[in-house]
Amino acid sequence: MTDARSAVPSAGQSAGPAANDAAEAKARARSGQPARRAGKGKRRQDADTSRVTLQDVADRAGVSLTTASRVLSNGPRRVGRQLVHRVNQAVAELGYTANLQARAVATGQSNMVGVVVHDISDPYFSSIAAGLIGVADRQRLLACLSSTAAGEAGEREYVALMRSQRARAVILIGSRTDDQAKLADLRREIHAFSSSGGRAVCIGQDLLGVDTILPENAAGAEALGKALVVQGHRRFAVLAGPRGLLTARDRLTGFLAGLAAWSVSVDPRYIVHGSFSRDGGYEAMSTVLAMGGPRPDCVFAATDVMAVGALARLRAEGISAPGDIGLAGFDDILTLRDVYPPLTTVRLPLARMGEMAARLVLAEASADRPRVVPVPGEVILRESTLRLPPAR
Amino acid sequence: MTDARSAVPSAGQSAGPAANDAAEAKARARSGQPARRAGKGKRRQDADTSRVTLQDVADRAGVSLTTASRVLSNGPRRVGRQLVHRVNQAVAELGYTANLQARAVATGQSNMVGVVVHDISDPYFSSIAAGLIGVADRQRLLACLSSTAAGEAGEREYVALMRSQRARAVILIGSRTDDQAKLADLRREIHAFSSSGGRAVCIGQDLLGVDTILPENAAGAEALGKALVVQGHRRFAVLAGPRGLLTARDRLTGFLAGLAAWSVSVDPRYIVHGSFSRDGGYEAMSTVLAMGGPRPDCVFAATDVMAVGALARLRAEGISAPGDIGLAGFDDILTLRDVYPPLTTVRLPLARMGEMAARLVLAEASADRPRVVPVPGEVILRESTLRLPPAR
DNA sequence: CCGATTTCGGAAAGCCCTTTCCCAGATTAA
DNA sequence: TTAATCTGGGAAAGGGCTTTCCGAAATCGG
Repeated sequence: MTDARSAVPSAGQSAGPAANDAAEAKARARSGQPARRAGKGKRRQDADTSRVTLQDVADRAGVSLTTASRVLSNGPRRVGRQLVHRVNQAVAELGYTANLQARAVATGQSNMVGVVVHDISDPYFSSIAAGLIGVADRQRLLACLSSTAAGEAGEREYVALMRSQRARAVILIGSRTDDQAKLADLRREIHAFSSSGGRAVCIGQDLLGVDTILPENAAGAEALGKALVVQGHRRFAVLAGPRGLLTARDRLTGFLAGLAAWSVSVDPRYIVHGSFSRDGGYEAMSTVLAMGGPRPDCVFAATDVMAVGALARLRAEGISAPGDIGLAGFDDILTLRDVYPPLTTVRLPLARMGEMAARLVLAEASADRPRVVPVPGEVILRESTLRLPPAR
Repeated sequence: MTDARSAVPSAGQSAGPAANDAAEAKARARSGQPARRAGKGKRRQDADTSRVTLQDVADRAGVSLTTASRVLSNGPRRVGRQLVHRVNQAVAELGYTANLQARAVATGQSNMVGVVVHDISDPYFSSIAAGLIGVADRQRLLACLSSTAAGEAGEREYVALMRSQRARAVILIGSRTDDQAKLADLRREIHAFSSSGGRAVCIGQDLLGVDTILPENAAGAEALGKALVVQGHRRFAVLAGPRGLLTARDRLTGFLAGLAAWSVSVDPRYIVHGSFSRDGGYEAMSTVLAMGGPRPDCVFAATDVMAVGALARLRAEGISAPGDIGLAGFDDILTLRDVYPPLTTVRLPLARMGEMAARLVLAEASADRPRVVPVPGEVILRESTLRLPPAR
C-alpha cells in the first residue's frame, strides 16, 4: 500500500488555519488509520463528512481521547504544555467545536433554561424576557422560550418538555388562574421536574410552591386607588381584565380596597371584564360608555395596554382625557410612555424582575421553603388623571 | 439473603399510578438485581436517586432495553401488544420521560432552533419572535433566544454556540451593518454551522448567503415618500436611524428616491441620525428643531418607535402634529397603533415574517442557491401626516 | 541514592439512548 | 410437509463525550 498521504493532493498547502475545509482536514487526520466508521451502513447525511469529533482531534494531535477531552473541558486535571498546544492546534485546524449535547449526557448537567410566557409580543412579557435573556446570555445559559397563547395547558406541557431536555431550570412567567385542577396538574409536573434535579422559578402569584418573584399587584392597585381619590376622583369604572385571571383579580380587589380606604365604592356594573389587550380595553370601555348611568370621572384599566385601547375608544367618542374623564393603567410599559395623555399607572420594574428570576435560577435552591421575593409597584401620577381646575 | 422486596415497606400500597414517588419506585424496580451503578463512587447528586432511565423502565417491565426503546421512540419496528402495555405501565409508574439530549446524541438530530434578535423588548423584534415561536411550538421545535444588544459580536458567538449545540437551525433577525469585517466573520461562522448540517435563515438584508426573508425597506420607504409628496408635503426632515445600519440606510435612500420621483429633495442637514429607539427619535427631533432654517412640514422617522419619540419632542415644544408638522414612521407596530395622532407608516407583516422564517427552517434547504423571499411593505396613511385645509 | 510523592498520559467504564444484526417461533405458500 | 416468509425479542455496537483508575515518569526530601 502506498503512503495514504499521497492520495491527498497538496496536503498542508491550504491557507489560513481555520480556513481549512473541515471535511478535507478530517480525511487527512484519519489517513492511514483503520477506518473507524467503515462498513456498509450509509452515512446519515452527506454533511456528516464534516462532523468533527473529539476523537478526530485526538487523532490529529496524536494524543488520546482522554487528553483531548481534558484540554477542552476545563476540569481540575492539568495537561502538559506540549500536548495542550498540539490539541488546540488540531482543534483550530479541524474547526472542532464540542458537542454540548453529548457533554450534557456525560455530565448530567445542562445549561438550558426554559421560559414560558403567555405572549412574547405583549410588551409586559417581552420586557421581562429582555431582562431575563440579558442575564442568561451573560451567564452562558441557553434561554428557550415558549408561548402558551396558542395552545392551552401549554405551561404544563412545556415543563414536561424541559424535564425531557433535562433543563437546568424552568421559569414560568405570568398570572395564575383560578382553575384549581389545572393548577394541580402544573404543580405535579413542576414537582416531577424539580425532583429530577431542575430548578423552577415563577414570576407571578406564589401558588406553585417554587421560588417566586411576586409583583405586588394588590398593594400597587390599592395605592393607585387611594392616590386617585386624593386627586379628587369619585365615580370610578374598572376595566378589569379577564375573569379568573388572578393578576386581574388582585389588581381589582386592591384597587377597590384603596378606594374603600377613602370610603369610595364602585357600582359593580361599572366593573367590566375584558382581555389584557388593546381590544379588550377598547371593548370594555365601550361597555362602560354604553351604560346608562352618569359617566364615571375616572377609569382604571388593569393594564396599560388596555388603557390604550380604552383611550382609543374615548377618542372615537370624542371624549377627552383627562378633560372629560380620567384614565389610569398599570405596568408602566416603556413603549407606551409617550401616548398622549401620559398615563397615570403603577410601575413594575419588569426588566429587573426578569433579571431577578434569572439570578434565582443560578442561586442554589433554598433548603427549607421556596424563596418569595415581593416586588412593589410604584404609583406614577401623570396627566391622564389630572383633575383640571373647573373652567372659570 | 432475604427477599430484597421485604426491605421496602408497604411496596405497592401507594395511591395513584403516576403519584408514586419516583425514587421509591426505582428502588423497587431494581430490587433483587445486581446493582448496576454500585461501587464506591458517590452519586452525582442526591436528586440523582430519582433520575429514571430507560433501563429502569425496561427492568421494571421485564423487557430488554431495546424493546423499551422501540415502544417509546415511534420507529418503524412494531412491538407486541403485551409488551407495549407493560412498558407503558412501567413508564407511568416510574414517571419516566425520555432524555432528549441522549436521544439527540444517538440519532444525531436535534430539534433546537436558535433565534438571534437585537433586543426582544423592542416591539419590532418581539412581534417577529411571536410569529416564529408560535410556529416553532406547534412544530415541536425548541426556540432558543439570544439578545445581541448586550454584547457585541453576539451574533457570531451565538451561531457558534448553536453549532456546539448541534442545533437544527439558526435564525438571525435584524439589520446587517456596513461593517465588512464583522460580516465576513459572521458568514464564516454560518458556513461552519451549515456545513455541520444546520439550516440558517435570516430576516433582513440578503447578505449572509442563506435563505432570507427580505423586508423591502427601500421600496416601502420610496412608496411612502411618494405618498407624502402627493399629500402635499414638500420640506422634509428624516430621522434616519443609526449610521451604518443597513435597514436605516435602505429606508433613507428609498425615501429620498421616492421624493426625487416628484423632484423633491431634502436638505442634507435635515437628515439626522439616531438610534432606533424612542430616545433616538426624541433626540434626532431635537436636533432638527434646533436647526435654524425654516421648519420642515413633514418628518419621516425610520421606525415607529422613533416616531413616537419625535412626537414626544414635538409635544414638549408645543408643536402639534399634524397641524404644525406631519410625522410618519415605519413598521406599523401594533402597540403603537393607538398613539395620537395615528401614525402614517409602512406596514410590515412582522408576525408573518417570523412564521415564514420558521417554515423556511422546516423546509429542505434549496439545492442550488439560497431562497430569498421579499416581503413588501404597505403604506398606511393616517392622521399624523394629514394636510389640513388652510383655515378659512 | 532511594523510597515517597507528585505529575500526567491513556485505557476503559460510564452517561442514556438508538439501531443494526441475529435468531427463534409463527405464518404462509406450494 | 417443506421451504419461504414474516414477526417480534434481545444482545451488542454504536453516538460523542466525561471521569475513574492505573501506571509510568518525573520530582522531591533526606
